[in-house]
Amino acid sequence: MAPTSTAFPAPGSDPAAAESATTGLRERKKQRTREALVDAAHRLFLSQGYAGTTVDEIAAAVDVSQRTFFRYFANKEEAALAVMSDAEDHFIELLRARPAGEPPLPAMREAICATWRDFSASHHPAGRGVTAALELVQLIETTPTLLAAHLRRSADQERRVAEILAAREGVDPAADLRPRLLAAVFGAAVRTAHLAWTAGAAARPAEDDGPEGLIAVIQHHLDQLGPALAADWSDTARGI
Amino acid sequence: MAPTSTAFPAPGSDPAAAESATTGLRERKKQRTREALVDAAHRLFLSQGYAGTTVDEIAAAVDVSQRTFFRYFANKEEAALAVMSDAEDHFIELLRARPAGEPPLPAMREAICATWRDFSASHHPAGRGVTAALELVQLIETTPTLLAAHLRRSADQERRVAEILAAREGVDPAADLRPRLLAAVFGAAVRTAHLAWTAGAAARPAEDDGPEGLIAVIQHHLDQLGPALAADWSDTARGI
DNA sequence: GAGATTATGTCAGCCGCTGACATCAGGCAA
DNA sequence: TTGCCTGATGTCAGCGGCTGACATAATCTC
Repeated sequence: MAPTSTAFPAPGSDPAAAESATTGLRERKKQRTREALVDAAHRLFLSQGYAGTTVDEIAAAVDVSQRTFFRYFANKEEAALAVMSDAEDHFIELLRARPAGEPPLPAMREAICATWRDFSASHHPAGRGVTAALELVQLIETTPTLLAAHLRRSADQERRVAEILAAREGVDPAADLRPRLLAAVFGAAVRTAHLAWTAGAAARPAEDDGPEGLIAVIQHHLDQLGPALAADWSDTARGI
Repeated sequence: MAPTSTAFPAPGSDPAAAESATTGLRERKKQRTREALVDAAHRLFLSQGYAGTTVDEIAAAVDVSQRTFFRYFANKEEAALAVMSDAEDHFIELLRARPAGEPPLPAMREAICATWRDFSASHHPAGRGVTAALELVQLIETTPTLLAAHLRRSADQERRVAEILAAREGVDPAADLRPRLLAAVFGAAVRTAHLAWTAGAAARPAEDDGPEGLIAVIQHHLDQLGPALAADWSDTARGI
């Protein structure tokens, strides 16, 4: 079984049609099973909790054996984090597509915002995507096992990002610390933004106003990176 | 069974004597068992790998039942990360002790360097501490499960650090993003430094020259935080 | 339609981890 | 010293995540 193809489609395209044209029945079936498993897992995790859901339950919900589940996902976490994983792949693609002259941090900033915009537009119509993302991020942050797995994935992601940055800027990734550092710092800022977003979500109205709320939070965090590193934390030094 | 007391002692003090004076036989025995388990785990993990070592083996090496192991550690990872955990607690103490007027980033810088100096001075004589630390960090970085658990612990650590920073600087931790951001960025930089250190260790002579090598790597990474965030990555802009 | 591929089901089994209960050792007071 | 009380340990049974091996059934290729 080949590894699943990456990311979600660009908005406007029809993924199902494009897929069935290029691939056979076997591949389509596999894709459907995989999506069904992710869906069932997501639903069960949210209603019963992550630890309270057994792999057997997920498999049974899709009418598939437990062994089959583990042929699609290396472990229980992978099923929960599949959507995040797609988003990360999509971010990489968008970052690679940024214009060459753009400085590194702005390039990443644009890529992350576009990632969330594309995310909420695809897969789930009518903005359901952002609500689903919120639920998922909250699930991750409140489940130690999932948080651990997610952070480990993020570390891999940062390695990929560092390589792209080094190539973009034409520096030696072995000698120059800046690519790895910026990738790590960016990852830290985005994760902190996710935390703030999920924490604030309880206070906000429950309606889904698209990805702009989350994007604003991320932008705000990136803006505060400089002030946070500054020696002077008096309010006059902060960009308020 | 009460949670184990924190951190390693200040250099110069005699922990065993101080302990036996204040606590009874029961407590001392528990402490010895715990240390023996950590030691055995460390040794077995390094020789057979983490996944290749069962909890039964560790327990058997200390002549203790598997059930007892799980009364000391919530899971297998915790035994592997116990030393790191002590170091993190010690860092928190040192950060709390930094003078009030000091800016946040320098305070953290001094605290992390002192943490490693104290670490190599205590527990393991003649610099064995740093070699042990190197082996441990390498084990963590090369073992996905351990890396995940370690990163999760780091996230907790960052929350604690953010609270201390907010209190030090007298800002509102709920409204001001800087404490959480700086804690996260600092954590990211230190982890990146650890990675670079372990990667470079293969090329360096195997002799243990104390913690100064690692400390220099960390300092260098902290120095490069500003340049990494800068828009201009030309070498003239970098602080070489 | 026959044969090669590949996904799936079944089964057995290891290992991490936990609750329940019995047992034993250290702490404490009479 | 004796004897009770608290708490650490051992034993046992059992669940759930995860894997290898093999048989079966579905798709693909010609």
